[in-house]
Amino acid sequence: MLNKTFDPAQTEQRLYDLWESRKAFSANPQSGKKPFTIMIPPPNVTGTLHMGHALTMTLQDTLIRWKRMQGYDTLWQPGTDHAGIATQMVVERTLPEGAKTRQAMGRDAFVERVWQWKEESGGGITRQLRRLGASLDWPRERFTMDEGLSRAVREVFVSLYSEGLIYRDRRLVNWDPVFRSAISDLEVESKDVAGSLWYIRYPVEGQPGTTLTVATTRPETMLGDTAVAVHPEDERYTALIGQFVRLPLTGRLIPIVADTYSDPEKGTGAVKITPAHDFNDFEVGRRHDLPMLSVLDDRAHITLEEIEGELNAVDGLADPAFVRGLAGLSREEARKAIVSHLEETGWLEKIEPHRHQVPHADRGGAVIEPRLTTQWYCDAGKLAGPAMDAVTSGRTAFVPKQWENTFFAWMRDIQPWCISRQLWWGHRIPAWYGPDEHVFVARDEADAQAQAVKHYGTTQPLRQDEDVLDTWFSSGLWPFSTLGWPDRTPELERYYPTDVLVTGFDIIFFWVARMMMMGQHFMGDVPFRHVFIHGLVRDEHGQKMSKSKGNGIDPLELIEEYGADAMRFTICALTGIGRDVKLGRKRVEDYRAFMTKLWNAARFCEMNGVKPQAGFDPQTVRSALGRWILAEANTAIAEATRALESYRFDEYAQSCYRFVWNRFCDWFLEFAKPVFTSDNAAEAAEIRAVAAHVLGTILRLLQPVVPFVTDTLWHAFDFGAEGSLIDAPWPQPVSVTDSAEACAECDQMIRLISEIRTVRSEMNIPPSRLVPVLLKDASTQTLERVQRWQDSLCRMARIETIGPLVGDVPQGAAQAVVDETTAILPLAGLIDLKAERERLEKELAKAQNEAAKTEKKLGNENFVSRAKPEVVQEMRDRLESQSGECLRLKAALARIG
RNA sequence: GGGCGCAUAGCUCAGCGGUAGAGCACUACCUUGACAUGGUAGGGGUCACAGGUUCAAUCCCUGUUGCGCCCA
Repeated sequence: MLNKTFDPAQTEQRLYDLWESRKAFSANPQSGKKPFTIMIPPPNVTGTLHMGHALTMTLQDTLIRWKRMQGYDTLWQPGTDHAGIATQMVVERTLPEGAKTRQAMGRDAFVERVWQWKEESGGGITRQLRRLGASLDWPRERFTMDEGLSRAVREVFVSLYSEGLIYRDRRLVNWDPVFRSAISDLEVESKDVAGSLWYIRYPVEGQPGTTLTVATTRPETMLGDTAVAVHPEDERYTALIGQFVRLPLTGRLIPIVADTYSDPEKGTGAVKITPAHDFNDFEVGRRHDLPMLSVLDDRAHITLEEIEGELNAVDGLADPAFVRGLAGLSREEARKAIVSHLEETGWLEKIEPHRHQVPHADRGGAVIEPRLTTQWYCDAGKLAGPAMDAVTSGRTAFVPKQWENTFFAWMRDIQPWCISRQLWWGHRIPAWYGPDEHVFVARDEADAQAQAVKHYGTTQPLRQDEDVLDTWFSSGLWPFSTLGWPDRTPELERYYPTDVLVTGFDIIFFWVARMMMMGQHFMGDVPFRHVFIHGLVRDEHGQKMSKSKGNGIDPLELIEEYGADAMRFTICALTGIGRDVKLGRKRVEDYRAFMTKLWNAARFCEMNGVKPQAGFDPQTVRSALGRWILAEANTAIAEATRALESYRFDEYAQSCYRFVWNRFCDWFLEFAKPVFTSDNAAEAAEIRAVAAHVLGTILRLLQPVVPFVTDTLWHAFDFGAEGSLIDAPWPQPVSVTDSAEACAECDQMIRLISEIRTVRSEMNIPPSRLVPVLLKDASTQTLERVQRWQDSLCRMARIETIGPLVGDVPQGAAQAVVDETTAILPLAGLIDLKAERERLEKELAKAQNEAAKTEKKLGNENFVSRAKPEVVQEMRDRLESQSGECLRLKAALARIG
């Protein structure tokens, strides 16, 4: 006997352990089945499960469980990535108070420490994914720093280097002065900040008294100015082009150049150029062959190293002592000092408040400093072509298609990808330098040595590059490195290309694009055929969930409170195409009611002796009720399958919900009640068998999204052993004899009951009051049906007796029109005739209004001649039934008088 | 500034060239043989606005307004 309610807490852990121990999630390369593969977007090894994970993993699990039931050899590849910066930060924070810094520990000891941390505390998220019910193939779990994946990284690096697609270059990078590392353009977020525009006069050389005023948001960088740019067509400055100004503070002589970068509308139209500290200025510097002087060090403190030699003393303009005093000051301190000094010396013209964009690091939030450094770059432009072709040709398709534009837009002007990071945690760059800085890129040190010997003719000491690779460099290889590449493993042969990648749009550039570039280049084929892009999880008001707002919901809390199934179903139900998911506790609570409903329906079945029947053949079912619910189940199967095929998780959930609640529970089980207790043993047995069959269908339909409750019921009904539903076949429509006729019959009975219920309710007849129902003008067919269904009709519409009207219509009766017949409820004295008249008048008005619309359409010559014939016919049929209804309503009204 | 998306019931959202839908919320009634985490019935919409295409527009096209996101 099933408990009164389903208890997720008692079930989930045990069932999950059972699945896992039985290897129910395992792919089997030896099986003869067709493979179906999803690569998990590897969560950060330091991460904990948040709603975003819950969303994406629920969708992936639903797909993989569905495909598994469809008979595919499914591989859902699990794993985590090493998250260079994040992990290094986390571990640095665990270093003993005050005692040690990473630098004091030394690189080897620190990396050792990170590994130790990873073993002890890392990957907590994989335990949390189990709580969610995620059916990942755990024995195949990978980590981007595994030996195998690291080997893939080295292989790719060496290979791209030898093809000239990886190279070193000295150019501006986004520099995080707190981490003291280069970071990706994508990890930089521009923030609108209230700042100032400082107007500074630069005296024009050789024209005493003439100054050129530049406007700048960053006066401290003027130490590194190497030009002033004006627009070539800006008449105010035409005469000055080619002249020089003398830079205040340093006394350096710098040219006035003409460059369209300068915007005449902005500030004074003259802009100072600091090529080593601004991306736009860098380009101007390149165009005009300007020196590039860095004046900020790796912590964004003033350094005079590159300008020390050219400090001039110019009376009233430049004071080397002042400038030397700036050394070591932070950007902010230096700015203050410089501004106040310029003010004192009179070179500051004015200050205007000014809003502008300031780059900040996504992680950590530091103000980013563009910095001139030598880094390793990957020629993403070259790799982008084949990746774009794959999408153009449809070998990889985005769902929704919309996102392909986003992908193309970014790929078209992709920048060289800076892949080196000044961190210790990550894949160390496989490049070694000889005493003369000659670089040897190799798979390992021995190979580098061999190259060096060949190059130098003697053995020379080599030094490995200190930097590590961007984490995304290794994530980009994920779809094939996890399968064993560069070895040609059976897994690689079988599971690559994978079938679908499921992720959020925020990661298209970071990861999807990179996997596509790497996959095309190294595997010669796309990494996945579909990319399903889902929305973001937001709170119930549509606000982005964030720690600072405190509006985040912990999925583990939801699971504890409502069960994993309820949360998973809610996620599916809310995942429409191209929409964010607004999720609050209330929504989960609402859908938990559905879990309870399913449980109780099953419990009712159990109480009524419903058991799976071996050899049950749906085609032998005779009762209209049985054939109808089988036909409805067919519809639900078709809808659910179509929905999943097109990634319509909302429609999948809705189809199941509607079928279970509004068909199976509301009507089928209610109609079955009198059958179960009747003396017609044959019919009762048939309905029990049908109920069992349909319940089995329901459990299988729902398994992908709510695996725990469905398996529990599957086992309880002895459809199979505990934990076995996961491998049951996905339901197929069954053949139903004369389903149209059965559906018409049931549909009519449902409408009859609904109509009578409406009349009763509107006439305020209490449910306790059973009423006789007389059918006027009923066809033989209707009367036969009513006869057969009379137990259900009486029960469900609170009817005393039901049969044909003989003789005259009784006075003061309530009436309901259903098809050709009018149901008469003789309730003289009980009902308010005025109210009944008003009710009927309202219905008639509605019916007449509808009929008039149809009539008007049919009266339109153009419609009849130009519309599709079947539409015209449909309108004629509609008009006929509408006119009939009007007539009967009029007649009913006439009887009231 | 460029690009994209959205606008349908009080709320969250489906839908779609041919009779406007669901869930929740709301109102009334009901402890009827699984379920009050329930049942029954009901109210509630110029489908943002203005044009256009069409026999027919919530749906297609153009523009406007408002909101959101991405890029610069």
